[in-house]
Amino acid sequence: MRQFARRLKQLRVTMGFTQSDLGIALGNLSGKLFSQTTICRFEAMQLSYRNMCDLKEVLEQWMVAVQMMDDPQDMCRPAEPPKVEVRTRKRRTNLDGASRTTLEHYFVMCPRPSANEITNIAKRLNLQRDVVRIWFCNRRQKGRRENTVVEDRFRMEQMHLEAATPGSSSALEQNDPSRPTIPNNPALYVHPEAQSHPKPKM
DNA sequence: GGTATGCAAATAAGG
DNA sequence: GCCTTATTTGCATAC
Repeated sequence: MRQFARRLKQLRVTMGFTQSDLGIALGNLSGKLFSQTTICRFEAMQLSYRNMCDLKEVLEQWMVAVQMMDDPQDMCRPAEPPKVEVRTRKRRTNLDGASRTTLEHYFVMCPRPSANEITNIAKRLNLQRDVVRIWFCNRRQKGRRENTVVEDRFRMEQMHLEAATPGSSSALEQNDPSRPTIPNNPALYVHPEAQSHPKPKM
């Protein structure tokens, strides 16, 4: 795979393609467009092995095709007429700062809004309902990830303490106000700020 | 202008 | 239809 990535980059540069050009060329070739970022990560082998294997198939096609063309640059011009379904993945929504802040505020109040609440929030922010629903899913996922990191750190600290004071049960198990209190069920986790904010009107 | 990277939006799969 | 978890992918921006 390393060799393939190296060969790909070599051919790309030789043919005068930028990473963006190659992403577009793949779109024209296979109907699936890729960003400069993805090409960059492929060349740097910063993708999962499985992901690399999937992309390698399309890239192999490009390598064959580009060497047979009279004018390879044709491949990175928008297809005329454009291929049907050039982009199957939904364009990434760029939430503005205000929407993000408001969503964060709602999340603090209620990390699991009901279907109706999601619809209302979407209307209020003038966003697609699915964008809001996915935002909450991703936000909960982020929260769980962060909690895992905190829990791991806490567990490590506890192990160090226990190793340093043999025989005594961990001091942290006593009423230590500085001890983080993270419930096992992330859904029960309430952000400390939640107590100081009034619930936004739906 | 081209490339590298952090963060997070979107998707897939299984429940 | 919605959830979670894992993964893929791209926007924005730094280099």
